[in-house]
Amino acid sequence: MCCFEEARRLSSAPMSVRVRFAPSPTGYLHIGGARTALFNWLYARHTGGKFVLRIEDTDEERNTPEAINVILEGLRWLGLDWDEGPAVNDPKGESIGEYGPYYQSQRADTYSRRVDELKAKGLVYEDEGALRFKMQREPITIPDLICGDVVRELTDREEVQPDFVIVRSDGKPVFHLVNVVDDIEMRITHVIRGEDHLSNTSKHIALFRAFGVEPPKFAHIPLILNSDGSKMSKRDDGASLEGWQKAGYVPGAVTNYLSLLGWSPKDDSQLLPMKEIIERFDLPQVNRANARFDLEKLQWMNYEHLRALPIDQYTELAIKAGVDFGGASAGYIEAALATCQGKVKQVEDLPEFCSFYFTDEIVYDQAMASKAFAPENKEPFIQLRAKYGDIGTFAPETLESTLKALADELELKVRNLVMPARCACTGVKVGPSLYDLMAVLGRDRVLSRFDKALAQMD
RNA sequence: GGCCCGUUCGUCUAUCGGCUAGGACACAGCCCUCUCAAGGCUGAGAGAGGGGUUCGAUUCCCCUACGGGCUACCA
Repeated sequence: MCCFEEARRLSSAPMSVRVRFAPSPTGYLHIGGARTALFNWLYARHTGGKFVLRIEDTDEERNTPEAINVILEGLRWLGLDWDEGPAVNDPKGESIGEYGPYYQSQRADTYSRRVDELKAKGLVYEDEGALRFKMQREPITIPDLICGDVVRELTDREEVQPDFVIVRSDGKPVFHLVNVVDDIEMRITHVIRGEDHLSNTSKHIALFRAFGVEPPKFAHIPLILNSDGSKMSKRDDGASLEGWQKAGYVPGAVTNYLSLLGWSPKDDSQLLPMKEIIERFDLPQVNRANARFDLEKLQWMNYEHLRALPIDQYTELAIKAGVDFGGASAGYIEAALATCQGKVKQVEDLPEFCSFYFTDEIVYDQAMASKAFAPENKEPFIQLRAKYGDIGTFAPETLESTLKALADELELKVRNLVMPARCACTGVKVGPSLYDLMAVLGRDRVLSRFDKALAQMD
């Protein structure tokens, strides 16, 4: 009741904000696009406004149900739910909201009606079969919530021909026209988009005015670049959201990371739950400089979110990552995974990391085994086995105190008992805490693995 | 070429003219420790360059350089 309402009260937004994300179904969701969607969504949620999803599927070749699904599923995965927009990945299908259809391929009538309107006003003329809009010759000031007032002078080409095409000679309306028309029809109040659209905004403002409509507020956000500063394109690492979905990243980590690219909570906060980002997000805190994509920081952030995940969600990720549970019980699986959760940086590494829990075919790492199973470790290890056969409860604390007491008694370093035990149980050097892992495995498995290892030590 | 935006540690960023320039990732060292992590401590590391304005500029203005965007009957 404090922060959220305070934030809303202080927000620069007027009542009933309506923002939109308008991607084109190219077959993948670009990370920059995902961030644009996120900022729009955050602004809507922060102000209590509406987030509209509009699909700009004017390129019929690429307009496939699969390509549309990539966008819808990507947004759903990120948790960016839309208040209005498509309900299904079929342009002719159902939609949510009263300003649909939300697929541009279904809005041809609207566009031609709007073109007629401009014609009636005498603001359009034909040129080689195409229709040109009579653009004003004076510079246009673009009031931008992030960049300030930007005065767009005419370029040298525009000095020669300032009028731009709004309908191609094949009858198709161009991006600038449909974009403005849809924003008018859908009552968009704030256009939050990439800075790559800033220069062309003068065209859009002129169009809004031509329709007799007050232009929406504009907020052009900085672009996301590759780590070397070059423009991020389709094939670059991390450019496609799908890659992260498949790699088992935590959606909350991705949105957390993305939110910090170009926006800052202005204090030293790094790890933020979505609820808090919504409360604190606002346009004035967005910076103007482009940001480079830093995979290492994303990975760190993902790890931080990963280890904080409730165990049931963690288990789901483990399943998706392809962990073979070998028919283990749910309780055993959760207990096993809980010991791995704080250790594994990436879900992709989990199947290998936890495999010893779910098979008795332990493959010893040779380097590890030659040290751990050294002849001088055999006698102590036999004694450890005996102790573990006798102790009452097979719990981490007992296992630890028993092992340490024995090491003390034999005047050995703890590692001289730990190493053979770890190698016997897991076969490898790295893994969960030895005592935790033995407790999960249980006495029977541990003792039989000890015996197998002892057989190797002759 | 023209137009527009930008420029603080390698990266993301904090600084509403007073800075011994703070934090995070990554990196290095130490501590802790059953491995790996985590955690703690420490270290190295920055306001593109040049002019102004000012008692004082990272912060304001101009120029240059560099980066990015736009300049289509692409979106």
